[in-house]
Amino acid sequence: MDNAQLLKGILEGCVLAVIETGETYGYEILGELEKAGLEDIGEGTLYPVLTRLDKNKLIQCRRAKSPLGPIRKYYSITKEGAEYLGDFRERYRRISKSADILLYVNETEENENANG
Amino acid sequence: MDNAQLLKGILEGCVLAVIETGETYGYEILGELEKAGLEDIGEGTLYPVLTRLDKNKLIQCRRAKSPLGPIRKYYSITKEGAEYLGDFRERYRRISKSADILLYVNETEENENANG
DNA sequence: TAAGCTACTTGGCAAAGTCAGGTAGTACAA
DNA sequence: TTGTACTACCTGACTTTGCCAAGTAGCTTA
Repeated sequence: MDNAQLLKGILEGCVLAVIETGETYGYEILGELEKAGLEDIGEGTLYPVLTRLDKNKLIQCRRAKSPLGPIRKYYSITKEGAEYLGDFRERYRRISKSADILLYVNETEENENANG
Repeated sequence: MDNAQLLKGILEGCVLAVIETGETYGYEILGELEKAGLEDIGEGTLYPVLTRLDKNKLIQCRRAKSPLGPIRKYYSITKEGAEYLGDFRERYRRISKSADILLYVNETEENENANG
């Protein structure tokens, strides 16, 4: 099954939410997404998201050495980013509420009809 | 704000779920989506979804006259469509669960930190 | 004849995730 | 010094899907 389409738009908000909890870098964000259950996000998916968020000034970047490998790019959320994330949460809440109605309410009705 | 990306993938499942509740046609589906809170779905968005679902054999089509206007295309869900919808519901549940963790759990933590 | 509603169609566009492959720094073993 | 493996980031071409604008067409009413 292909989750690419379902993920669209959602990923951006999730990444922003991770960064909101504290300065972090790409490779670490991948781990956070994985912990939350988004296990198949590749680097080629995440890094363009970070680049885009940075370009849109929703996050800002600072380079620093890693003790383990090449330079890390540490990102933190900007004021604009925090505002955007607030809007995003609301938009997501609305859409997922609608989706819940359409996907699950009718599902329940069917089960009730089948059982009664 | 532009919800186009957030809607991607979700819309398909919602439309399929509406059709699952009983044979219906495009114009009527638009009304159902609206009732559930998806108010800005245009015809140019919905009809291609129906065409695609039909082409993929997840729904099937029957033409019949309308008492009010031109011919309607009535759609009903196929066995494959019902199975697909089951898978879809599960995939959606997983992703929205992950999104809830990332978007709202951290949000709560922040509020607690701010308040305590 | 015109307006307005119902009802479906289509082409071109833009946004965003995916995949494959690449670049580079550090560490450790053969 | 060579090779492997892990960390860490980047990129271009591709695909899917929703959006917009415009069009076709039947029916009703004025």
